[in-house]
Amino acid sequence: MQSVRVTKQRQAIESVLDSLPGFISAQALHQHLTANGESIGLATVYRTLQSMSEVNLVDVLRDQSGEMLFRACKSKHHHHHLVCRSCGAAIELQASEVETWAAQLAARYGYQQLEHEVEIFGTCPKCIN
Amino acid sequence: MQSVRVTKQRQAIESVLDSLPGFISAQALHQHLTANGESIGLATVYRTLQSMSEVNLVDVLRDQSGEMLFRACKSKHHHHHLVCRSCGAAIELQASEVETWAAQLAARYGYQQLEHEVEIFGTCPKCIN
DNA sequence: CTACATGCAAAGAATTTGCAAATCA
DNA sequence: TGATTTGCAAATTCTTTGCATGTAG
Repeated sequence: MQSVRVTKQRQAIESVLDSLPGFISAQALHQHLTANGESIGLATVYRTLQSMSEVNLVDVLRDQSGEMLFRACKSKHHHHHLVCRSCGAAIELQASEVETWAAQLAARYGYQQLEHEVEIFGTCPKCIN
Repeated sequence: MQSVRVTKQRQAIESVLDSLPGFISAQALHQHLTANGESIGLATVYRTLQSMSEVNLVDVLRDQSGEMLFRACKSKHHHHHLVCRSCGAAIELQASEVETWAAQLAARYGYQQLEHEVEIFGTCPKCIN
């Protein structure tokens, strides 16, 4: 039988994710944890984030360098993000227009099993100053 | 003075890219070349693709594993793609609706220096069979 | 000629994995 | 106790770089 154990490490990870407004990389999350006195291995951070993403507890996306970014998932529905390149703050976007647009293209070109990725990166008001 | 030299390797790369309908990874492109008897180093493939992308001779995107994919760029304008997950075939999409949508969000949330990434992945008609 | 390109190997960086030791339930 | 989880280090991948050598112009 498979179950998820509530370990100190996992709690620490969830705690940090919940306190953050936006996306963070596994590496940065690990640094954040160790900097605050937590004893945790980088591999554990990766493994925990992966398991959390598998059950949709976190959103995952990749920045332009290909690095994975994670964020506590607020809504269970399909959505996209407006992400600050500087601080990682993210706004969830529900965009039925985009969904419709993608679906129409699917039909027009005969593509199936569609999946789309829409992320908008920019600099948020706070980071502009 | 800086100029781009027309070397055998570069020609080989351009030739392959031009013959392909879709995206290909640097690694796969290198394999393709060596398999066809070309003598070329992987580093050269990477360097050439990078220089080509800097002047927009190729489109670049990342697949879900974070690997970079390249494709001969047909149109000089900003656009997105409908990419086949299986064969890499890509259809260029001009989507003013999406551009508008992104711009409106920029304004609404005060984000600046926006950049968006919109890629649709699916299985093309040929690969469905 | 000579500035740029290439090849190779080494370096980097992010992520994953093997395995023994630690630990939640 | 017994199945998971952790830590560490080693292994994987993709990509970049250093440097001596090759070559297009």
